Amino acid sequence: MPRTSEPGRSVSSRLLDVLFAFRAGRSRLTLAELTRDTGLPHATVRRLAMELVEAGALERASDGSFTVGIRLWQLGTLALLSLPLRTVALPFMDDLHTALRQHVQLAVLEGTEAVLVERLSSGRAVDVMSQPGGRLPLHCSGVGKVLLAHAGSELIEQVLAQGLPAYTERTVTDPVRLREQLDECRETGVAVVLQEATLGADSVATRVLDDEGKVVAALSVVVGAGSVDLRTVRPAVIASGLAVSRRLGWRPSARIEQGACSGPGATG
Amino acid sequence: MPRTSEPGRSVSSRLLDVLFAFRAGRSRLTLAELTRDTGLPHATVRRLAMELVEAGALERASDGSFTVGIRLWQLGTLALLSLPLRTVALPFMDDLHTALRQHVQLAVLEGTEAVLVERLSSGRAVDVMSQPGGRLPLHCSGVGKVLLAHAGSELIEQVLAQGLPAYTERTVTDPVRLREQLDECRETGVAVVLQEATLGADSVATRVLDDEGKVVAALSVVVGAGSVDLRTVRPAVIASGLAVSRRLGWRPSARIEQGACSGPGATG
DNA sequence: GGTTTATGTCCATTGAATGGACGATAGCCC
DNA sequence: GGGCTATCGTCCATTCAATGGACATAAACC
Repeated sequence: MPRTSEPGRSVSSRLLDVLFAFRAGRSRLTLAELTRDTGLPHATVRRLAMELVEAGALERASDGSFTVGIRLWQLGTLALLSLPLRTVALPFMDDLHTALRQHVQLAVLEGTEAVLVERLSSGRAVDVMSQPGGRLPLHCSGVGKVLLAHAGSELIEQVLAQGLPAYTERTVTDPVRLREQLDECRETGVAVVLQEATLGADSVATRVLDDEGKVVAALSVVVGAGSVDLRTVRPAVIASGLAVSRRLGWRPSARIEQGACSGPGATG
Repeated sequence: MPRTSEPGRSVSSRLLDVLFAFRAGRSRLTLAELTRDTGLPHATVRRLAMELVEAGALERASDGSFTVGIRLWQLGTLALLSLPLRTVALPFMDDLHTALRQHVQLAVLEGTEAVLVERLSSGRAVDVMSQPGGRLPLHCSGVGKVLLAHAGSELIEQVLAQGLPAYTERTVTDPVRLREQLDECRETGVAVVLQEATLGADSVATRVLDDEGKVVAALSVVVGAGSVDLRTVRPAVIASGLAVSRRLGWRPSARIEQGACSGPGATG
């Protein structure tokens, strides 16, 4: 007699569970791994995975392992097309990159993490900390702190409740200090982070606002720790952030929206 | 009494129909548009779309329209990570770009089209014909002809059966001539296309082979029509294609696989 | 050769998906 | 205002497709 596991779950949610089992570092999964990760019976996982393969959402290698399919990647690129933010920000990021010769990053809020939407690198053979599509913690990255500071108290509490893992010995793990920093960031619109996410990397981040004064993204410059006087970076980042915001329709006279979680990214 | 429309379709396939209704040029859809595009009852489409939104695969704007979500884009980026091809090819593409100062493109086969995986542009303000994630026709683009020529007769017949739409007045629409060109391409490994896909753009493309001698991608250089002597481009493209292939484990002694459709991309 | 693990297939059971019907709202034209 | 149409949202009785335990196979391991 089948039909045992918890009911109330829709087929769609199960299918999406299989799909989203793929993540950074786990981009190639066997059937057994998928079964473990989703917690679903292996017969179910197999059927769903095969349907995803048939549709081109997943691909199956000759060794039986599954990967995300090119077709799904294609579909994903549409997300950026319908994100005017990136198109608008790119030229300004380019200018900032030309002026400073440092990493320039653009990130948006997604659940309880920051997602790197675009990145311009300085040298050719620089350390690749994170690639577009990569995720950064909200509590200890430049872009993360900016996004968290303006995301509303609900998300802040959620992140604090999840705990503040120390990525380096310099990560701020004290909730009280983090709150202070977020308050300050909300005042100034800027977050300066010193080797909190990665040893040897400092970052200066600022908010990007849309025409409604909502924080839709964070723009940051990442430099080698101590290699550059951050006082020279800060004004440039602020000015570029304002330029992008202006181009998105924001005007200095407009109120900057605090409170409510911004955008559809704050679903999770 | 519900339950009317054609049975035999799985929920998953319907869900994926909704998902893949989003495509280039139709990246922002209303519920009514989704309903029309999928041909499903609107109650069904709505339920599926809302579940996709809940999972973060889609996002819903305040005006009610749906777009592909950042989360799905993130998932898509994993496809490139598990595609060693791109990582391997990039430095060689970079070299080719440095040497020629022209557009350099890398594409793979996906169904009956070529998908642009990576693109390096020459000038800054060049015409943006196609972006990564974009699709190119198999019968009249450089990368397309290369991929088609090596994809096996089954796909060739399918493409010919679909008809050969003229993208420009110079598009080869005669099946006989196209077959000749594909034969020649299979001989030489190179396809030269003169303003067939876009007026004013010529391209020289070559195949990229893996360790099994399978054609896994096509590499091309696109130049303004008549702006460059293609005889100077051709050897460079060939050499770079061979370099990438070599790096993928291919050796000149190896047989080049013809026949069978390459890779999992040839599902559709 | 016995045990474990990964993968693949079958099929009786049943609960989740279905979609027609109805309602609400907005835009449009006469 | 009134009629017409399009879009979006919700409800719920019906039923068919999803389910997953059971079994089979193959490979890896000790």
